[in-house]
Amino acid sequence: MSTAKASRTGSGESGASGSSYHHGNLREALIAEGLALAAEGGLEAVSIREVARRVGVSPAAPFRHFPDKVALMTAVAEEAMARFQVEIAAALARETSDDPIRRIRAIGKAFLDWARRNPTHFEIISSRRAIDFAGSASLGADNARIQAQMVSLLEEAGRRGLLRVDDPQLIQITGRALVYGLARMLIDGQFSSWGVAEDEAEDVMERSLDLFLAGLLKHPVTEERS
Amino acid sequence: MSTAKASRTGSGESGASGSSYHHGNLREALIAEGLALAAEGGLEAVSIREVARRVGVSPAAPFRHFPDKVALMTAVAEEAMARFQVEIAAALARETSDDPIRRIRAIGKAFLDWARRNPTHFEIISSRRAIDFAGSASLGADNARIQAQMVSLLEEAGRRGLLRVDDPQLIQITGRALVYGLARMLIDGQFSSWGVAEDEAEDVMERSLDLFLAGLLKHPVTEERS
DNA sequence: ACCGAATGTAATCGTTGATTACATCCTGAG
DNA sequence: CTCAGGATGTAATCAACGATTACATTCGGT
Repeated sequence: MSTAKASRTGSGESGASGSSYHHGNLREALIAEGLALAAEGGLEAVSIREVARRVGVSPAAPFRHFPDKVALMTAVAEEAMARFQVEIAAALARETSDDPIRRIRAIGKAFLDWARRNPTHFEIISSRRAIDFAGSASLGADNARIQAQMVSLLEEAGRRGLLRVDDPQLIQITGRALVYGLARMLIDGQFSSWGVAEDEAEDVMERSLDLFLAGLLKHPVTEERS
Repeated sequence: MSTAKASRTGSGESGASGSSYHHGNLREALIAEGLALAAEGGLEAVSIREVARRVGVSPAAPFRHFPDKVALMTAVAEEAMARFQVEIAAALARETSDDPIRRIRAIGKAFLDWARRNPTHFEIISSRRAIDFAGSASLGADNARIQAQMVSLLEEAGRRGLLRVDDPQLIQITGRALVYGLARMLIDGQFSSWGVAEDEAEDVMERSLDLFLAGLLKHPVTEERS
C-alpha cells in the first residue's frame, strides 16, 4: 500500500547514525519480503519485481543491493539458514540427555519439523540452482557446523560402543540423505502418492527416522512406542 | 485423451521431403526435444519457445498439442518415467537371486544409477511443480507399480524372517526417502559440500544403501564387501 | 554550505508463457 | 473429382519477468 513512499524513514530503530535515508534499509526489507513471498507461494513466486512492489520501490531498486536475482535469493537463503541453525540449537538445548544417539535424533527431528513448518525455506536452502552456495561464506560455514556436530556425536557413539558400523562420515551422509529425502517428499506432496495421508506424514517421518537409527545400533533397544 | 493424432502419422518416413503435411508428428517430436533439452541444460532450460525453435515450428505450435507448459512437461515426465521403468525391470531381470533383500537392493541401485546418469529426467519426475502428477494416469500407475513391487518383496522378506521390523510400508517409504535424498544430493551438488568428491559419490551412495539395508536385517551378514 | 557518493527511478531491451485470429493442409463424403 | 470441415501450424499480440542504462534525489563528511 503506502502510496507515500518516503514516509517510513528512520522513525524506528538505528537512531545512532541515521542509517536510513530513502527507504530505511531496503536490503533487509527485500530479504524479509523474499522470505515471506517464498513462504506464501513457493520458490518461483519470488520475483524481483514482486518483492520490490511489496516493499514499495521501483523494480530496479533491488539491483542496487544485489547484482542479480541469484544474489538476492542467496541472501534469502542465508537468512533462512540462520533461522534453521537457531532451531537446531534450541532442539539440542532441549535434549538434556547426553546419549549421542538421542542427540542425533533430536537434530534429525528438528530438521524434519523445521522443513515441515517452513517448506520453502528448506527448499531455497537446498536449491543449488536458485542460490549461489559457493559464493556465500555463511552458508558454507553453517553447513560445516551441522556436519561437525553430527560427526562428533557419531564418534562419541562409536566410542561408547553403540554402533554396529564405525563410519561416522557414511552414517552422517546417509542420515542426512534420509531426512533430506523425507522433507522433500513431504514438500513435493509425494506422500499422498505413496499412500500416506497428510496428517500422518509427521508421524511417518518420525518413525522413518527411528527405523534408520535403530538399524545403526549394535544392541537395539526394542523400545515400544507408546 | 487424443489418440487420434499419432495414428495418422503411421508412415513416419518421408523425412525431409515436403510431402509430409505439416510436420509429421509434432507431439512426439516436442516431447523428445523437451527430454533432450532438459538433459542438456537442466529443467529450467526447457521452454516452449526453445523446444519449438529446435523442432522448427512457430512458438505457438506446441499449444495445439498441449494446453500449457505444465502439460508438455507432464508428457515429458511420462516419457522419462517410462524409461526409468524399463531400467528397473532390466535390473530386476539381471538379479537372478530370489533373495528379496537382494532384489530390493537391485531396485535401489538401479534407481541411484539411473538418477546419476539422467539427473534431469529424475528431477522432472520428482518435481510436483513443473508437472501435473495427479492429472496423469500413467505416472500414477507407474508409481504404484514400483511401490507394489517393493512392498511385495518386503513382505516376502518378512515371511522368511529376515527383517527386524515388520512394517513393509514404513520400510518402503524410508528406503524411498533415502535413495530419493541421495539422488537429489548428488544432483544438487551437495556431496561436494559434505566432503565427498565427485568420483566417490557413486561408491558412497551404494554404501549408504547397504548401510540402510543392513540395519533392516535381523541377522546382519558379517561385512564382506568385495 | 557544498560536492561526491550512495541510493532510488524511469525507460528500455530481450525473453518467456499464453491467447487470439487467421492461414494451410489432410481427410473423406458426395 | 471436388469441396466442406476439422485438424494442424502461423502471425500478431499481451503481460510479466530479469536485467541494463541514464538520470534524479538524498545523505554525509569536510
